[in-house]
Amino acid sequence: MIVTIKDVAKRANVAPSTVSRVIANSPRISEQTKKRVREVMEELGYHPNFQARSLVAKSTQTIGVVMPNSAYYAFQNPFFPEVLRGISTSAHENKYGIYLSTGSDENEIFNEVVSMVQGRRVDGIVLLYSRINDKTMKFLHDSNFPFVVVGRPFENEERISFVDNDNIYITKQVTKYLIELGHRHIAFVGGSLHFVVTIDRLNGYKLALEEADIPFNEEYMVHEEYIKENGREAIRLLMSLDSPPTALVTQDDLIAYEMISHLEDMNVSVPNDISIISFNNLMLSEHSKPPLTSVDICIYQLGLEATNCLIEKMNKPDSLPKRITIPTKFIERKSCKKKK
Amino acid sequence: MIVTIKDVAKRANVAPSTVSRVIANSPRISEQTKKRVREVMEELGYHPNFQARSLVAKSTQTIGVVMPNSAYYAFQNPFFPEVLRGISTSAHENKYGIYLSTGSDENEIFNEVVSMVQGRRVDGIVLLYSRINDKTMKFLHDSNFPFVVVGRPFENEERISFVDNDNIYITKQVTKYLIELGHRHIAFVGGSLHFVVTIDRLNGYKLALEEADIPFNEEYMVHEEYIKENGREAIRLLMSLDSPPTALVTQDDLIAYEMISHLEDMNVSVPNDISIISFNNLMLSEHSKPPLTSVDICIYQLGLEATNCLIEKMNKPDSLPKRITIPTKFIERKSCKKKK
DNA sequence: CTGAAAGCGCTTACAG
DNA sequence: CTGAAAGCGCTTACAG
Repeated sequence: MIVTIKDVAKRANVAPSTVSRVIANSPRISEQTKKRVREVMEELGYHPNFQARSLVAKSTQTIGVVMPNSAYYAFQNPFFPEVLRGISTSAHENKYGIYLSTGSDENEIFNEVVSMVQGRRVDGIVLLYSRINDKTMKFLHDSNFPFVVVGRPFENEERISFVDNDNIYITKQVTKYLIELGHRHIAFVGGSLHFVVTIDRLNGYKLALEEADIPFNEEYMVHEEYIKENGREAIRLLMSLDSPPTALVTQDDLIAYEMISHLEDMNVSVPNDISIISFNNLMLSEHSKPPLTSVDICIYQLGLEATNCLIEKMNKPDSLPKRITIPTKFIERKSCKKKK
Repeated sequence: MIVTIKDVAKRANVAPSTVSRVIANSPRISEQTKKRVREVMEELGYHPNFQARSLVAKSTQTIGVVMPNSAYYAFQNPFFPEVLRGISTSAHENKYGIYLSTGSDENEIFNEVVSMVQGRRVDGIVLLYSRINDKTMKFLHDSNFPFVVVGRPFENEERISFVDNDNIYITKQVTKYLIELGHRHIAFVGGSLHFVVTIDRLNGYKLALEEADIPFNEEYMVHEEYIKENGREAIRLLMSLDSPPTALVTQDDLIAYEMISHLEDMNVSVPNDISIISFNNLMLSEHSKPPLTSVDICIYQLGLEATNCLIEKMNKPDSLPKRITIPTKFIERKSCKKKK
């Protein structure tokens, strides 16, 4: 029922190897033969079997995309569809397919990646997160498999290709912006410290405080885990400190929305009573009330460049690791105000 | 460098076929042999080659997910990450992988699907849209390949498995709700008439008007294409009609946000001057100003059930086509008001 | 309970 | 310019 290369060969009166060469458009086959074979392929509706071709060619023309904590949770965060847009564009342009991980915890993801790599299911991998002491990244690095990280690797930074924003710098700038508006009580909200992105942003935040001679206050750090558990309580506690913050640096717009909504319930107005600045510049940030001041980290570009870089690496396995920094844009809207 | 079944066989002093049987956990192999072979597999870090296995087993354990108009655009609409969440969950539970389409126009998608099917790259397909006269769906149907549609097929409805909401009914209800609030000038905004979902919703809308003896007014139909081109102008035109609408049924929350934002610029207040009701109940609908009255169409469920259904179909190719209707929830918030 | 052999559908030296 | 043969890494009748 399925037509194979042999069927085409028989019908066109050539050997299977000739058909194969026509598919590959080998210059060693005469135009006449090519034409005839192509006509037969068309006539029979022939399409090369992907598995057979991959098996012998040792290439799948497929990129594996690995998300943290399963697609299930990941897709709740608009970051991931947006990087995927970038990845998809580059993959499509370069005629690669996309294979998506679905593992739902660290171990599952690790096992998935191992079998993708060892089982040669994909030619390369885009890792969409960077976690501290991540065995998946370590495995990829140790097995010398082509991969690119979106985010800064925690270890072996100079030996791994990655695409990232300069999170330390931009968070420093953003915190400085708040300081220049007169704020001295600035909290840092959200982000799990297991991820390098949080560590970097926290460091940028600290650097700005340091430069302004503002002491770092442990109470001003609200952890992701706590927010997830009870966001309302987290912000209530923060606001009931002896000297509550007058400004917030939040890890992403999603958390910012949540905070704004809880603050409203507490009759704390943004930006009149408290300023908020965040990251990612999601589509809705423009339409929210108040419109969010946010850093556009160019998520689409992160995905696009990561994939371009990966494809380059797959073509030249011996090329040196590459670090690509995607510039960001500070989008000033209405969620920050001079301190009264 | 890559360890194959032969390496394991040699090291374990058995035949490759025995190793293969151990992988498949065949009951015909002694526990003792299994143990030994498994130890060797562990020791050598053996993982079966995916392509080789698929080639002979004629199964890839992979589901193809086909989006309309490329992942590039699709991921701008929160609908798609959310269905993907559902798909991913079911796929993962059933140990299937996900292969994502990336084609950027109708023809590319069609060719992609043909080569997925003929090239046996996937075992089944979830089609994430239903368009009128769609050659991709026709091809899938004609080739008798396992597939499930999210949405109602335009043709061959009783011969194709699909998962959908009852769009006619719910849109009728929603329109009735507006009518009961006293509105008689109700516009229908957005949605391309090439998609069956729009046709169904439009019909539901018309049914409600009919029942209330309100004539259908062509001027009250604002097409998707026009909104995309110039949303501001579209709503301006609508509001400058002799009798402008006092209520809007919009195709999805995204369009509703856009409309609200333009209306605001025109000093038209929602819901005081105009009521808006929409579909999808995106995460942000709750936090928008005003909070949107919307129909929760349970996008996640659509993806989950579609995939479950597909997997069932792949296991029993001769099972009858199935139609699954996902119930919806009407979420009343603050974007609708009694007509003054 | 295990092995030798054939074969899945391709590609690619090798030969002519 | 084209073909016959070997082989990619598996699985699965068939035989014992």
